[in-house]
Amino acid sequence: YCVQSGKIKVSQIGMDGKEQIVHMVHNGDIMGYRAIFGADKYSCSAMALEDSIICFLPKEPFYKMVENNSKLALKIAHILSDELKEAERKITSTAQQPVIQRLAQNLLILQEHYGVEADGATINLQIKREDLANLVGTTRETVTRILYELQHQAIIELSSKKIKILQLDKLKKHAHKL
Amino acid sequence: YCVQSGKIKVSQIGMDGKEQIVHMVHNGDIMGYRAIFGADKYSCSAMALEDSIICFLPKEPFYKMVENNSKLALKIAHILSDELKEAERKITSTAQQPVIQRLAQNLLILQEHYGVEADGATINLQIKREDLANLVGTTRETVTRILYELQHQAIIELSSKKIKILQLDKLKKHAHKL
DNA sequence: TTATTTCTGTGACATACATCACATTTTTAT
DNA sequence: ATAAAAATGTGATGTATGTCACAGAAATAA
Repeated sequence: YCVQSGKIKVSQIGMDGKEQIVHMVHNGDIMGYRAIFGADKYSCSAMALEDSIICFLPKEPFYKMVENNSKLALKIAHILSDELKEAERKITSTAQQPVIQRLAQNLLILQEHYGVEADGATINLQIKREDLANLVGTTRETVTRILYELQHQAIIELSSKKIKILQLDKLKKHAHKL
Repeated sequence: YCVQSGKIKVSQIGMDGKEQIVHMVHNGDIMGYRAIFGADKYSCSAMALEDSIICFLPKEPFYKMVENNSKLALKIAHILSDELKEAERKITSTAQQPVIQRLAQNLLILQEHYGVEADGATINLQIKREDLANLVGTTRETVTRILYELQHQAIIELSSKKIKILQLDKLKKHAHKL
């Protein structure tokens, strides 16, 4: 699949039925190629966070195409490498860092990934607390509390499902990226 | 790099200096290709857990080779896909499951990966508690305690750095794989 | 062997975070 | 506009697991 427009979450369901978002996709990204190249069946579910336009490439012709075009194959390897790097970073941070740090990091990633609105500070994405929790690897309640804590420190401003970053530097400090 | 023999841990260092093992490598596996295909510099460190024989392929000729051989490129994509799948599974379990479950899962993985000794039950790997902790994403002390708990339940048997699996089914139950 | 370093076991303790439960608000449907 | 459903906020509480500190064992060096 290849995403024309919109925002999509790719998630796995843990054994206890809890969702874990492993990847966020948007314009120009491609997804689903793992299932094509991977050995055994790989199940992730993808769900649009907002109306999106996706175009679908059937497996066989795509595979053939890659087979006959080593440049394209290299490109795929390249993308997979980058995603793997991201995934490994996520393993490390999930295992080692407290929620506030991970949340701050994810807010920065979302901002970078999806950009900001006209005001130059509001992250261009509507996301539910629960999805944010599943992305960060925590619970809805904890996200709520930490988000309010950050708002209280005047680092962000919340308005329903939008998040505005007031002090990027302080947010980066929380993410330990400064 | 391509591993002839031995066992190698691939790890990242978290911001607090703590190690996280993201991948375990052994005979026949290849490693380091991420650095070749990935965009920006990717730093992981690799360390042998026992004496190992590694063979090195210089970047340029390897890249050239892949460029001219789409079968090979596909193979690489294949391997990367599998590793990505593993990594994403690890994100989910790290985020959601308690240590005992993750530890049990990792013991099963190590057993499958490295095989068993002549007795058909002892995992063919010497690993320090600390490395096990860094693999599972917990602390040395917690690993010690849980390992002893499993031994107390007669599920495993410990002898210095070796682990013998006495009751595979019960271990799988702990890993929620049964 | 003895000395030194690296691992490991174990208790006491602190705490970040999950869980539960319910009130309130926001969104969606009718 | 009204009702129903979904999402959110908030307090109280429990617990898994991290942290610290030190003793004992094992491995390594001399």
